[in-house]
Amino acid sequence: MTDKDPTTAGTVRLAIERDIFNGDLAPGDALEETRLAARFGVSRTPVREAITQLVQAGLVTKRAHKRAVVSELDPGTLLELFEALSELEGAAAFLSASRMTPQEKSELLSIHAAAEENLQQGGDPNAYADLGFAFHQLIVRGCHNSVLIDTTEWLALRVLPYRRFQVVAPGRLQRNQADHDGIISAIVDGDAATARDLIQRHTLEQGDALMRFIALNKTSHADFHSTASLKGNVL
Amino acid sequence: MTDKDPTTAGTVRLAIERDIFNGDLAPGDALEETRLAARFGVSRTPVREAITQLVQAGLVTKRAHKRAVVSELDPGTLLELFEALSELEGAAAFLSASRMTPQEKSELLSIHAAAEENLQQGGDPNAYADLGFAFHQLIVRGCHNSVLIDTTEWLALRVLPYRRFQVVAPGRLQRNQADHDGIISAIVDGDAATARDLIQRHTLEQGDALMRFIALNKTSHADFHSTASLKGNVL
DNA sequence: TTGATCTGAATTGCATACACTGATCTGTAG
DNA sequence: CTACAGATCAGTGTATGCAATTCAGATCAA
Repeated sequence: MTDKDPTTAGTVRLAIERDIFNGDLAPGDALEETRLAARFGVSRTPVREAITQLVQAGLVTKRAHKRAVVSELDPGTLLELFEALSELEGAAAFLSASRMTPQEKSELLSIHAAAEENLQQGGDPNAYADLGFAFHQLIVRGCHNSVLIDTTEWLALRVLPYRRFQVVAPGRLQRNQADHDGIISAIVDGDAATARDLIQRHTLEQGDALMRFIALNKTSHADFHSTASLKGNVL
Repeated sequence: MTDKDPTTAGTVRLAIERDIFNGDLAPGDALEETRLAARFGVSRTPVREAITQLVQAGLVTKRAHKRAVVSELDPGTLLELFEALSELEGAAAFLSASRMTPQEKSELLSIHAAAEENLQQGGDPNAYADLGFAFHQLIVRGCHNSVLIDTTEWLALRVLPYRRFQVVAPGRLQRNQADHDGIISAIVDGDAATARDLIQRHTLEQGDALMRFIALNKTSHADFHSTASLKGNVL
């Protein structure tokens, strides 16, 4: 998926993706072909192609003759997404427990240690979130099944636009770290069944927390939208 | 995924999909934009868009400035695909055991019965295969999680071009039917764990059988390619 | 014969132009 | 003042033309 694509359409696609993940384009924002084309200094053709790709990737939604918008996930869909994601990550963890190389395991351990240190020293929560993301990614990739990896990351991608909503509820990070602790032990021990069970629960909880937060902070959600729309005008 | 898309690109996309599933376009065949455009009586633009969609769907592979070809799955990837698919179908079955409505369950039972009858009376193997496909699809959709459903069917789609390789090994259909028998009982009984385990094993075995067949019949595989290429000229 | 290299034809990638759809605005009738 | 109809306009969908790149075949050397 992360292909070196020398074609203009590919470049535009990556640029739009970045805008979405950065928050410059928020869920619900419109993608106008003409403006995007002007912004990137290209014609509409590659922009349309990029949008088509993003639609299939699930990041953008579009219907005939209606403008494309960054996919909005209602709480129900978000829950479904995490339910599916938990199953996939669980499956990956199950396989990873027996397939990860020693190098991969040590890498996992070192990331976990870095997260621990960040937590103890009250470091940047954003950095901690990034480490958590890397943690999950390493476990998923450890299964050495590229189809499973791609599919899992494909789903995980769709949650990314909402990660900025992640809030540091009291004690949440500690609990997250404890979860990771258990998961990593199970994997290192080669206890596949436990690894699956733990990460599945863990991911489901993450989804639940995110969903509740979004549901509770609808106002802040709207705020976010409006500010993002203002930014969107710069497009 | 099965969207009513009044736009030309969508129509073309469906047409190409059909060609792929019918075997008119075999894995490895090239998709030339000009010829496809002429064939469908449209310009290259919607054809290009359709191809882009198919690329993201995984049915077609393409690199910059190189012509698009129907995705070829080597045995290794095919195995990975079925491994991932077995996990997803297992997850769906697990959920379906508790979520399927009585109507859905009865529909499942009637399809299973039809397959049984086909088998007993030595009916059309193709019809039996279709019933088997419907069986799996009903179970997947019974989980009532559209993300999980879409993801599972997205993977299942990529196997479809290879279904024509499915061969009736001696006793294979009976065993398939027996598997389905066990799965359906578990689901109807609400035994989620068993349902997951059974369908997972079942799907893995299916994949294994298909993979071995393809690996063993490489010559026939090549034959298939060449004949398909001849057909492809009609494009 | 084999191999590499060059050349032209074919095909893809992008830009531009046109056609059509959906939405807003305006003006008039009730 | 409201409701409805038509017009106007912004924006998407498609067609066509041009530039860049790849592929096939021919030519030539070893």
